[in-house]
Amino acid sequence: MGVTIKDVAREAGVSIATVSKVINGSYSISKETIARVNDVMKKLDYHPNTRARNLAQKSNRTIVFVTSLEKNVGFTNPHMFEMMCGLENYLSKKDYSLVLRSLTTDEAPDYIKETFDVKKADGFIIHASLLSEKLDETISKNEIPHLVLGMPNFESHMSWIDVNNKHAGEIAAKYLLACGYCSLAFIGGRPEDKISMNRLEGVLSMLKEHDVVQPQNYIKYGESATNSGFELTSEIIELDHRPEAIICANNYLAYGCVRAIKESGLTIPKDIGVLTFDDFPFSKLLAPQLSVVNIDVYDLGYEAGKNILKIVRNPNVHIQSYITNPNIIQRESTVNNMR
Amino acid sequence: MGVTIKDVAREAGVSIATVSKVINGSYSISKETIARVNDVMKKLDYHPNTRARNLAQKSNRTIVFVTSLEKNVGFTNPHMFEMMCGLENYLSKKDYSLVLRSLTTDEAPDYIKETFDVKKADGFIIHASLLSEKLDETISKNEIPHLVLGMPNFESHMSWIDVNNKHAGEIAAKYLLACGYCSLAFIGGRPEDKISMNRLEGVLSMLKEHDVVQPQNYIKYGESATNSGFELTSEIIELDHRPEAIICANNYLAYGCVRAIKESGLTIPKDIGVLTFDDFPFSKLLAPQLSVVNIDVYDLGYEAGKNILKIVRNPNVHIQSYITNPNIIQRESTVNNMR
DNA sequence: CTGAAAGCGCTAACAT
DNA sequence: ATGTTAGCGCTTTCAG
Repeated sequence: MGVTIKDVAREAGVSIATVSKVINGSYSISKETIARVNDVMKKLDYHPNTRARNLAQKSNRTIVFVTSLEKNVGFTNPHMFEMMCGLENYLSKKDYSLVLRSLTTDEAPDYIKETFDVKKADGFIIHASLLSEKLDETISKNEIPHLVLGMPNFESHMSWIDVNNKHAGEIAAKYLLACGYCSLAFIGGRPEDKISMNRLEGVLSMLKEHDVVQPQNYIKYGESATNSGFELTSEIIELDHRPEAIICANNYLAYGCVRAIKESGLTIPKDIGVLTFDDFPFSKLLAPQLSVVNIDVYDLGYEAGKNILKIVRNPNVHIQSYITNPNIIQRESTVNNMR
Repeated sequence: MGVTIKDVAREAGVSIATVSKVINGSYSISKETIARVNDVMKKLDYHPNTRARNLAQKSNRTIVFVTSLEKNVGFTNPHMFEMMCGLENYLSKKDYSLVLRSLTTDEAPDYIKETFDVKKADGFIIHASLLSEKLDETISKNEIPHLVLGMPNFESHMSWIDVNNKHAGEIAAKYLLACGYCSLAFIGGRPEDKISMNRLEGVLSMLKEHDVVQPQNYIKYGESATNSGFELTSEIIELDHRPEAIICANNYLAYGCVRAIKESGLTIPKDIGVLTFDDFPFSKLLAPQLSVVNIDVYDLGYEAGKNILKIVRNPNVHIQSYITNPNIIQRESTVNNMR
């Protein structure tokens, strides 16, 4: 069973080296030979054995995406899968395989080193949730081709790409100001929540740029949860001078925010505008439908694919950069009051 | 660079066959030799080359999950990723790699055949969305180890496992009857929507079992979309004798259903109960929080892992079966009126 | 433009 | 219990 390169060579009356060359598109083979060998390959239904090629070529054109896949992550973190899809799309286009592996933060360093040592993969895309200083050390010491999806929150020489959340925050504030909302509140997660904080940072920087002074009590921190969004929003709308719009650091907060406003009797978007980040499909199901600053995480995954292949080809490449095209999706929770 | 089995053999003063045997846990090696070889392997930081092993063993312990990964699928189909996670969990436990590959229905047959022919993978998990008669033919003719996730909707000898939606429908009706809701309506997707229809089938069969007669106008078909859910529900609650509870074939319908009921002035769950299928995290964000018949799709993926490995080991095994553990999650949209 | 031959690193009969 | 050796199927110098 199994027709091999030898069979093809014999049948075509050439050496296996020649067959190999036509398979791999060498220029040094005559057109006639190429045609003949191709015919024979088709006739014999020959398919080069990937396992043998991998051994000979010292590569298996495989990237593994390591992340943490607890139960329900499909529901709680759709963005991760969206990135994964972008990644898959690019890699398969380049004839690379994407393998998916779930790991805990503790397991990550040893698993990655081992997997690389045994030559199961050419490189790794590492989800930021798996980061640790130990991992950083392991990766660096062993010169493992890698790319982190998300910026490390510690000094690191790992390669990474990430969404520019600060920029997204700027976009949010800029858009709201352009709509005519002159004062903006922000409700965010805990101060340790980097994404939330970066978005806030962007908002504040844009506000400053437009010379709007920001009262301290227009900024609230809580949990990334609906009830927290409800409470923080309640505090804000009870203020003497309440803001004209509220920016929510994420969707969970936003759902609570909307509920609080509705229950208070105020109307969205006339009395108060609401803007959040990341477009969940459910944003469209809410009443009112939420306007959002959308971030193309599929594209982030796609870029990750491009970059990891660069790194695999040239281990000296070092990448640390923000990649984003945030765009505003205006729906019902904001209006342009200026026209 | 790269320490090989030869280096280990030389250093340990044995043959490479012996080293190979200790790597693969052969019983016929003395304890002393095993210990010595292990020491040397550690000392030399030796790691067996997977690519060489794959070639020699004629296997690369790899399963590929083929499905369709258009943009936004992370948001629109979290269930698929949940299955994928279960699958990954089982496969990695058995030291198999899971590769992810996006395909269109048209591409599937050739890609799968080619991938199998070139020996990139040992088997395939195929998402039902990729099914076609041509695929069926390709798979069968070439005896490709496979397992479809979802029942084919045509006569097929492929292996598959699926959620038992009829059973889920039975559970739904049984639960509602037990709560004291004596008459049940059902709003579903189009008649072509097999999932919806199977759930309805289960509902009806359970109703019959309890000798409750089901008026035709208690059953409505529409689109799997909120506005459709809204309309169908409106029709139902305007009926002279409206049902005591409504079963929605899926969450999209359910959101519209809830809105229609609320706008009509009726209260959930007192005036009318609402039950749907599949627990989306957003079911908890709605007011009222939705009671659901939950289906463990993670587990379905896990079972798929078990079964594809059986099939890979023994190509003669043929599997066509329903796998489910639906369970009720009671929240606010239903009450037990019986106690 | 083509071929001979030496790997790639490991496994698995078959001997001993 | 251990070693010899023939593969596994392809790539890649190096000659010619």
